[in-house]
Amino acid sequence: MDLNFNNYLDFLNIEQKKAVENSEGSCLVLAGAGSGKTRVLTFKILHLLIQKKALPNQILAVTFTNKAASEMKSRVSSLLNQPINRMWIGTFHSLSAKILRAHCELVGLKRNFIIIDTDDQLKLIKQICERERIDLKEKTPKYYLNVIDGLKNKGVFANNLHSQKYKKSDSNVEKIYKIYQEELLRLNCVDFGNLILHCIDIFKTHKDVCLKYQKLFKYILVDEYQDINKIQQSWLEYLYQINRNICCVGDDDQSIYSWRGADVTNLLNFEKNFSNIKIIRLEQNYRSTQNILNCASSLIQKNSGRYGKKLWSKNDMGEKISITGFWETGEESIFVSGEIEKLISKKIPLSEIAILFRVAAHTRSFEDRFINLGLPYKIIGGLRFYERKEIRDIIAYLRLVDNLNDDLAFERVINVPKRGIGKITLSKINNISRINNVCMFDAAEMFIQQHASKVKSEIHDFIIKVHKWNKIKKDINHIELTQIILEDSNYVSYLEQEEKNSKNPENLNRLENIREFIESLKDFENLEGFLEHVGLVMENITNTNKETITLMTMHSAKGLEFDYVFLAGWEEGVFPSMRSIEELGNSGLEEERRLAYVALTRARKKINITYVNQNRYSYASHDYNIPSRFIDELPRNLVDIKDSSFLENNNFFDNYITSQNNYQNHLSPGRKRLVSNYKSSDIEWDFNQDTSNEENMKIGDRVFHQKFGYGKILFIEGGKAEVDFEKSSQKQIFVKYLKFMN
DNA sequence: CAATGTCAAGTTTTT
DNA sequence: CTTGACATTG
Repeated sequence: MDLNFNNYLDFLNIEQKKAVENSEGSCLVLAGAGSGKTRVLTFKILHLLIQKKALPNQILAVTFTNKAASEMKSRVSSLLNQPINRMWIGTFHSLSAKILRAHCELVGLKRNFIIIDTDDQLKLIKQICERERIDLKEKTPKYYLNVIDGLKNKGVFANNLHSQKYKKSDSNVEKIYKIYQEELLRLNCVDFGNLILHCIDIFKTHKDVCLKYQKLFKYILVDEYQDINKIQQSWLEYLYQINRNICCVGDDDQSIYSWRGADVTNLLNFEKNFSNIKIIRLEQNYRSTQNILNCASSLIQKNSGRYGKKLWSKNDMGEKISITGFWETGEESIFVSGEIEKLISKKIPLSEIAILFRVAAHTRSFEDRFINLGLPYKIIGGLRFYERKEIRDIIAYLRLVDNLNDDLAFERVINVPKRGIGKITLSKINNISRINNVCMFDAAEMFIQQHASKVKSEIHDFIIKVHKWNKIKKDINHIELTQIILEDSNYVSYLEQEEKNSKNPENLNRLENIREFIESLKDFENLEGFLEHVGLVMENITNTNKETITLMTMHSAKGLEFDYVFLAGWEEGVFPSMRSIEELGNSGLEEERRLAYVALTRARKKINITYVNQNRYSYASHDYNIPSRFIDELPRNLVDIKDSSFLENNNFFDNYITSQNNYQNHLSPGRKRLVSNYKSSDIEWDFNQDTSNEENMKIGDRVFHQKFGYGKILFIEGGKAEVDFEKSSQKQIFVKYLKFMN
């Protein structure tokens, strides 16, 4: 049966149908994981349109992430079989930005205001503290930023801080918050919190504007309602007032953003905040196997203070959850990549495989491994693409060219690549800018008129170039403009230089990232469109349609689903995170447990949990952790503990790697690809001619290499050995001659 | 006054 | 292992 505009309701179960049809008044849908909550939302939009209850632009659909928003857009548009562009679908932040763009003058912003990220926020706060002589030894800029963000999440404005009870925190907070807001305004930019706060301000003080939107939005839909914070709640309440139709979908068990001000009490107080309410529960799970579901349910039952619901499913029992422990992180990734190779041989598409982490930094060993094997992967979250240094640099160039008043961008690029313009010169320019009330770019021009030294000719050159780019930007498209800037500014050659000087493998990707950046520009019509996008979407560019394995944090996995899910790093201290327990005690632990619940319920078919018992390499030291308590909390009969050999002997890896059986895993297709791809230039040749010859080499031997130190042989092919070096960041290298230790 | 080198400190989770 | 603050050099 094909779905059409007459029969779409038949594609829903009774409860889902109720939720979709119940369009008037306030409706709270308590939707368990995998119970079709996105389906309800998209069908509801469809329903409203088909029943002609609303025009496309009269529906406001708020999601939590950009990913969820674009997912919803594409689902709705494929249901309607036409593109949707008039609908208000987006995150709180992007929708607020849209509203704010239209009325920015009401809060003292210019139309082309910039949305700044955490980095710029910190820089600003630091500047302010230095100027105000506030000691940063005791409390860091980060601390102040956290406090200010926290206040913004609660809806506390800088000017009514003193009338509130929030004053107690720190006498400096009030001062910094106030100046910080003034600075944002002066620089014509906003931070994330401001997007929403400014909207509230406009709604409060300009009844006409508020009324316009209240009338416009006949129906409001909210996704992930459990993660809404106070300011977002009041944003909704403003817009709700006239038509009073709102439908919120959420799951209290999946509330994992309390550290960002998310407040489940919004969900519990639904009746108080909205009128004419109805509560609908979706409890049938369509996603996971019974085993997965039972594990997840029994885990979450350890939490107190839940709404409580009984998830059930008609799906198969499915496989048990596998749990495997390892000696160190390298083995964890070897094991997982091996399991993935098995899945690949069963023709499982890579897009159905995901690895979830508690900490974004732990993707590292997996990345190394996948690069070695030639397995395509993508990382979502973590070090976000737009936060990479080189990308931020180019964006700053573009921002400056687009708008010469952008002081933050100016400061970022004036000395990158190095032009001999340092701190002192910069602060002089800054002074000129303040005294004359002009932007720093103009101040720099005044500066070189006053000073005639030869170093200042660099500034002159810079100014000429920026003027030139600024001039040609009308005549050429933004992609050509970017390329010209990269050339003229010597940025590319600067990166090439950096690349040569540094052994850090991250630098090798910089030029590649630049290329990817230029590629991503093609998705936008013009520079302004791109800059708006960059401000809002702090996500990786994932427009490559290539099939890849997905690596991401559990937080960013919320709302997604995969057939096969690997959950890495289930160790006490890592997950549950030590810090969250230290800071928040039991409520912190419960939030971590909800996070585990979210992670488990991402999987449709099979879950592999791994943990690293020894040698979790965090920064300077090796951590020794016991397996996560969450592993214990899973029902014993539903899990399959594959190997606990670490209990008896600490040499699990040695056994793993030398046993012929497991070694076969190493000859996976990816591995063969790797070996054949190695060019002879990649191979180290020159050392220790006097050592044993290759015939003596065998897997697992401990070896020594002049340059890289001690290591273990992983693999031998054609007289070359692949070695896992203990100290080197470049983990595996093919070497010809090695010195054997025993 | 900027560039370069040395030493200590610090890392959850995201719009 | 990285980043940032400070001292030294050029």
